[in-house]
Amino acid sequence: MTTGPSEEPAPHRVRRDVQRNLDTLLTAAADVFAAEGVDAPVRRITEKAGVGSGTLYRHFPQRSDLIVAVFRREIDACVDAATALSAQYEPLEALTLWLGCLAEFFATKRGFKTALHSGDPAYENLPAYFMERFGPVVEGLLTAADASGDIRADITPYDLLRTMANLVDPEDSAYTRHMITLIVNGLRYRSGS
Amino acid sequence: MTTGPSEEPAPHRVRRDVQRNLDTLLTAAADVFAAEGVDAPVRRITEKAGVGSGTLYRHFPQRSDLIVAVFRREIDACVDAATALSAQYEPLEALTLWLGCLAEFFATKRGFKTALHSGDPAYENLPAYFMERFGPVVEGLLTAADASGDIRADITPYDLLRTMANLVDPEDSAYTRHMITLIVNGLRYRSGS
Amino acid sequence: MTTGPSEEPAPHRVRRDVQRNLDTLLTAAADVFAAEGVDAPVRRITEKAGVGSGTLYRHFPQRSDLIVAVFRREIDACVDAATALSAQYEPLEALTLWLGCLAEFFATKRGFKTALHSGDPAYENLPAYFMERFGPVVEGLLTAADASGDIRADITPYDLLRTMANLVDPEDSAYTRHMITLIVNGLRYRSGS
Amino acid sequence: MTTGPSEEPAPHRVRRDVQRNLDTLLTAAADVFAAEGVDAPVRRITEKAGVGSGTLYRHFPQRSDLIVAVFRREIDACVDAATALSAQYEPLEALTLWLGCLAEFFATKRGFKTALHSGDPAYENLPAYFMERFGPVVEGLLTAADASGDIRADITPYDLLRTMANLVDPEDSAYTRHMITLIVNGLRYRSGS
DNA sequence: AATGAATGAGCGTTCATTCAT
DNA sequence: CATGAATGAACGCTCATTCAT
Repeated sequence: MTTGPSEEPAPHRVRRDVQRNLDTLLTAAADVFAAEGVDAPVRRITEKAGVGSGTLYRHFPQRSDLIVAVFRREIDACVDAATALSAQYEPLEALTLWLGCLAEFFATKRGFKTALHSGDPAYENLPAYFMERFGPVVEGLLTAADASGDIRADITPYDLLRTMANLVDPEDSAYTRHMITLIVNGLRYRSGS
Repeated sequence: MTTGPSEEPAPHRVRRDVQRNLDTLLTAAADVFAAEGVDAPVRRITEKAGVGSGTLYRHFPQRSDLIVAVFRREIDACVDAATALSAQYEPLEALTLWLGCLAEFFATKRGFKTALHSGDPAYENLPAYFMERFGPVVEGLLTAADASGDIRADITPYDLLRTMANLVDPEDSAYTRHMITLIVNGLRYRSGS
Repeated sequence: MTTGPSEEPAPHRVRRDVQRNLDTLLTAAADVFAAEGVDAPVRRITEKAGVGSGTLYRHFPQRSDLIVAVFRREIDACVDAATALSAQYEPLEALTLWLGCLAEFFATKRGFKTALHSGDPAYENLPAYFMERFGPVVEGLLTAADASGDIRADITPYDLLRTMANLVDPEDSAYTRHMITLIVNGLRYRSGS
Repeated sequence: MTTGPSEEPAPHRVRRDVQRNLDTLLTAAADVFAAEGVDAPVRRITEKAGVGSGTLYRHFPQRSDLIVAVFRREIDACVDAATALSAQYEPLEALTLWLGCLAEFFATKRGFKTALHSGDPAYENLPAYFMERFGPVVEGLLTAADASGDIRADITPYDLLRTMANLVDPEDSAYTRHMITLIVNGLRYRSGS
């Protein structure tokens, strides 16, 4: 029996099964939140994730911790998508497609705006995180499309984000897509003036 | 069994009492729903109305019955407001003011859209009622404003209603008013082209 | 159909079934507290009483409310017993028998002293109630026995109550009875000095 | 398979580590039990001991095993104290001081009496151990004090132990001390009769 | 027809205990 | 052997709904 360094357990590395559980939980929670809202019973989430309720509470002692984690995860995913889209598509196409991602984000976050306005201090960092992450992304996409001459980027990232938040109809993605087209066209038409 | 007037009140008198209870309940429910959402405890409503919970369940055997009744009542009130506004104001002004009423309706009916899409058969008639009642109103207001030359009514009532439903921000009435102005202006500008 | 005053329901009189439920609950709670202590599961009490848990919470919103009610009820019963014993027995006999009642009270109130010292404001009136009710009873019994020449009452009610509280062995009533005899004898012996 | 000293630690070394863990756990458990009672969460103990919960359950498969171990350990400590006190003090002083130790034992073992009478078979050997260990100690202290002429030892060890168990007030050590003095004086006064 | 007491399912949460690492 | 993540039964409590009065 030889004892090499590889046999020593790395105590501070996150155990792989733990990380898997965490991922499963976040995915399940995101699904349940999208389907039933953030007030859905905890049991629904744990059942979907196939874990005991204690596991959820170990990772997210407060319900708001879970909600925040889900939101951040989806915000991050949406941000990452922008990079991928920018690499694959022309600037205007990338912008349009990414607005579709953003619409998806809003459509599945029925409780997002309510949570933000709940006054619960657990959510107080969320709006800032939202703008910190999405602001530069929108800025980048607009600037790129402007540089390519496709649009005139005369809208602030903040205004574009807010407009998107308010036009999305979670029950009618066709409508939402139509509205996105309208907005992009609005930016494009102005580019010729 | 002798029946004297004092012992057996006239039937229409009884019905008036019942009607008063019903009104009180609907008003109380509307207030509570606006303040706490449609998931508020029943007890809150009965307390506000000053009746026992049995009375509520006599009139509305299912919770959804109460919710539907409140929604219909407020839809009706909103419809009635249109008539009053049309009588008092110029067509364009009437349209603008009425869109304000409609925004108020959406803002205080946080659970309305959720109820519509819940899939619960209890709510299946609600969308139809919504369009039956609001469709002609919007049609009338648009037509009148078009006839007066103030706008070109090139939007369907359905699209205008849906747009209103999606743009309302219950937490920010200033934003909502701003958006209403934008829409009306959009219709107006086109009228000159 | 004649309507006399006897047919009018008395709205402010406690309904009989309600009172019965309350009694059942208090009795069940007293039994459970005696057997398992005041930290016993609520369910145990409601099962024993044959009522739903909501009924318990309606009458005793806080657990401490139930505990206090049980204690007061048993204090009252113990106080009432003194009157009955004084009427039936000679003073010294009445005193001895009543100390037996008191011992029973302490024996079945395992959580009593703990509750008193818990610092929970819900219990802050309990010690005062205890002394208010028991103080005069002990005083009366001692005075009567002193007046009859059976004992010399040279112990304060407070001291006698405290001694009783501390000598009771809930698991061994024979021992407790023996100790009561010792105390009474102690008072008696002195009466001859 | 080669066995070098560095790869296979000497067995008694391992056992020393284990023993240290066991001591740490017992000490932590005793502290927690004294502060929060024997129903305190296991987690509190493992945190205080700085070990994982698995370690606790390896040594004490049942919760009652831990409780019993703590009780036995403290009984043993109390027994050992008697030896030390007898060596240092005159018999009567030693007895009085040791009764103080015993009172301390009862005061910090709030769950002890409950455990003894719980009917749980896990605790069935505890009363016997209690008497086996404490009986001779009390016997010895009483005999020594009797031999020195300080008291007349006309109380059985059993009765003295039971009296101590019942008079201790964990919330009022002054009262407890007072009662100990009374008892010892009681034994002393009789010595002159 | 009105009242409000009672029911009991269902939720959030804790924590003793097990078991993969 | 030690760790601490995971389990899941059990509890306190709420509240929609029913039903005796």
